[in-house]
Amino acid sequence: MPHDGHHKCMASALAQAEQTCAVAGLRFTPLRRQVFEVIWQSHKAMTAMDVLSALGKEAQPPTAYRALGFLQQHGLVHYVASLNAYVGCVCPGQDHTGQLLICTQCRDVAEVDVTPLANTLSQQAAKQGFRVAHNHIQLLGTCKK
Amino acid sequence: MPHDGHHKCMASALAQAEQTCAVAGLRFTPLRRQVFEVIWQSHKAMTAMDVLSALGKEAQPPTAYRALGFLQQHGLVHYVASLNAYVGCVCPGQDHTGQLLICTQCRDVAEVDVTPLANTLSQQAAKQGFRVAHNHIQLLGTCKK
DNA sequence: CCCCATAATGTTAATGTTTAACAAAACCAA
DNA sequence: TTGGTTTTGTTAAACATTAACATTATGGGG
Repeated sequence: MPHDGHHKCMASALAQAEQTCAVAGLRFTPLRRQVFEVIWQSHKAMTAMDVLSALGKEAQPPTAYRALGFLQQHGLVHYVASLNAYVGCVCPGQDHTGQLLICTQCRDVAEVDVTPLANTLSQQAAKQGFRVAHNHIQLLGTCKK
Repeated sequence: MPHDGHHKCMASALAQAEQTCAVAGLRFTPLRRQVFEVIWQSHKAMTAMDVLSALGKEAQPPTAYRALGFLQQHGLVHYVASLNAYVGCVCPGQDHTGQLLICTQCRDVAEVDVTPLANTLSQQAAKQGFRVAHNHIQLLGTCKK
């Protein structure tokens, strides 16, 4: 369910995506844009199949998977492994990977800033000779509703 | 690859599992025990299919899935969503859910204690009306090797 | 000890998800 | 334009998970 300011968030995300692609010389094609919009319109985690059916029943799986792969690869959407689904709207700008609150009831996704904690984690991991490339900090629970 | 003291860890885990099941009135059947051992012997994340083939080629998928479901449900193994795999050997006793270091190269799994951080996270989430039921803190990266 | 209700496992097959492979179309640079 | 590259369409395979039901084991009450 879109939050307050969702439209702005969405528009901002689109602008951000276009910007990112332009800078990196990537092609933000109509299809990719469409998938991007589908993801961001819904404020929830969407599986590849959700996206696929949102594209209409004439679309085939690779269409969804490829677009999602592209978007994920360039940080335009995030993959939520525990739900096997994708989310947008972590409000663009910085890397929010994994700093998500996921409602197991309604699949709504919120966010929380845990950047300092992530650093602490990396340090602790480093003590054990572990080099962190990516952190999945995902809290599962229930939202207000 | 088993770490130092792996056998002790393994034995301890088995004892712990038996204890847990006994207390809760659950049946730690031969099959479940076998799957449990398979998981804990390998010090790596194992998919359901890995487990299945470790059971021998006469075994069928439901056998693996059911046993894994049981073990996971009672906290005897942990499910690592980002790898779609299961791990044991986070050394029994307390709940270690999600406090894992996962090597994307060799699928080895280590652990780190982040209990205090988890509390901080829950508090921050609570500010947004979010009630944390489960946290997935999983760091992906590379281990010493 | 036997019988019954329940739980666990075996077995077969369907379903669902993801990827491979290749053809067709769009794009961009020279 | 032309040729090489990237993207998309399409088909089908590969892989992963679950459903459904038969069979077997288990443990408690008679």
